[in-house]
Amino acid sequence: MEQLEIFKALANTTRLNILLWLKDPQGSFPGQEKYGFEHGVCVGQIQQKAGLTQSTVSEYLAVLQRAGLVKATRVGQWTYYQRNEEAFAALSQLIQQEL
Amino acid sequence: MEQLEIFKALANTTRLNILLWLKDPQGSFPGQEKYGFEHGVCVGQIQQKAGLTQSTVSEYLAVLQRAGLVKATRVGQWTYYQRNEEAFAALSQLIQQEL
DNA sequence: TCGGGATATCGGTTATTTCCGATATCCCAA
DNA sequence: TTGGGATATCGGAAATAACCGATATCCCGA
Repeated sequence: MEQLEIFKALANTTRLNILLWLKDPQGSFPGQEKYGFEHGVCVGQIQQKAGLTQSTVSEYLAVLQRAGLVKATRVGQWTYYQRNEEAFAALSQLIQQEL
Repeated sequence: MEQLEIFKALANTTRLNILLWLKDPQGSFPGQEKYGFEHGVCVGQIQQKAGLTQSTVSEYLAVLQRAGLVKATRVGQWTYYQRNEEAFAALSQLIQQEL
């Protein structure tokens, strides 16, 4: 969890939005109903909401994952993404203590 | 204090370092002794430590200031910069509550 | 085992960021 | 009032990021 990498990941409107949407999956992704929410939300749903191409959203999710801000779970042909709340808590701590 | 602007400001190694250095001005800027520390550290000291040109460092400090992370005080021909601790506290809060 | 759906990766174009040198401004002291 | 020191701003070259379309991979069901 490299701190520069985290801030770079957060320095983009779409990626920030994705993180906010994932905070309330049920509210933000009604289309996800049929897949369930237990592992998060799958890429297609996020792509649709972001209004960007599949490749871009996939890359953005990879950036967020490399920063440790989200976790991915592969189930069959779907990859579900969810927030990694520990990372946010750690970041909050880091800012008020070390930064 | 726009949150995207803050993360962009933090997404650069030199700017992160400047913030860390300003956390301990006495320890980080022995050359500042003769000017005193009450208003912060002046640009020349920061530039010297960063090892970048004067224009670049000046611009970086402006970025940090626009993000609200540092405060500037002009005294004579010097501009002193210091951290805005309220901004860090607010950012820490924002991350654990809204983000 | 083949076809199609979901996601990842690759290569490219354009926008943005990084960092520089040159120059402008602003302030003090002589 | 002018010269020089400190900082800010401007214009540009190079590196990086933001996206895209095309293609590859991976998985499932027929």
